[in-house]
Amino acid sequence: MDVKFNNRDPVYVQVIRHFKEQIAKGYYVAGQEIPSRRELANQLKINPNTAQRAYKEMEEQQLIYTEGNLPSCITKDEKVLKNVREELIIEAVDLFVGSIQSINVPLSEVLELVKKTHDAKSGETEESK
Amino acid sequence: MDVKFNNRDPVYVQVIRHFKEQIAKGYYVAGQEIPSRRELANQLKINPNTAQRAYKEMEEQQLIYTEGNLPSCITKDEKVLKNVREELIIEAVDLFVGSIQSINVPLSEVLELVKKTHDAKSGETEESK
DNA sequence: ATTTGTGTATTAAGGTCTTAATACACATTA
DNA sequence: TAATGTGTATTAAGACCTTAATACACAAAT
Repeated sequence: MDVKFNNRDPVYVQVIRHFKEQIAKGYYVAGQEIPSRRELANQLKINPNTAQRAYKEMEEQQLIYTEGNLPSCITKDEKVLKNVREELIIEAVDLFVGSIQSINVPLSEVLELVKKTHDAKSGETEESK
Repeated sequence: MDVKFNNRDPVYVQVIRHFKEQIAKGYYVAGQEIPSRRELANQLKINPNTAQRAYKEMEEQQLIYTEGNLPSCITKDEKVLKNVREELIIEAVDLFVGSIQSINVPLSEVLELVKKTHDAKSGETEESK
């Protein structure tokens, strides 16, 4: 468990995104326990309060749930879980298309670059095996 | 001149991005005058200090220049201007590819969605003519 | 000369984000 | 019973962003 933080977005937002990515990849399944606030804070080297803030919002988004003072768990609502992946994809596509169109670049002109970049980055991750 | 602001990024950052998009689209050319700090603030309904902050950073990035107390102008360095467009494109592509890969979605699986979204959004802008 | 419009600078206040230091209730474990 | 680990909550401080209210030097226009 390690997360690469950027300096633009609030840490608690990036933590939420991290969990969404894990869910989208199937690394977290329905009902699975997640680290405690304090443990997550240790792992990511952030403040426990920031971890708590992320968890609190994930709870409001129905992504996780907490019963009493047991460790929080990933939601058992499969519909919600499936939605996470789809929303991340739609978000990425919308952002990309919006960026390209805001500078009047024809899609056909960048598709090749997308493929090239994708292959190059895939190469990177393969090499680290 | 109108800019759609989001609530995530600092306003001065979004202002800089707006100018970069205008340059990338060729709406601003080398040496062209840009609105004064106060005028821009009026147009975008932001604080003059925020406009000043954006201009100050664009100056540090060599995007604009100011002589004495004349209105600031777009840089005459064509190399810088050309770079703006390329960097915006690379940034958009990298962000998109990174997002897709962080959730293990094969590129082939989203290319169709990209095209569909692109066409749909083009339709929107066409209709507003 | 006065007014207006540049760029530039300073100070103050309020909001958000983050860290920090605690505190409490509850359940499990030693 | 005492210690530990949960979730939850409060208060305080500092950093950054934004707005606000001014102020000053300079140049052009009236």
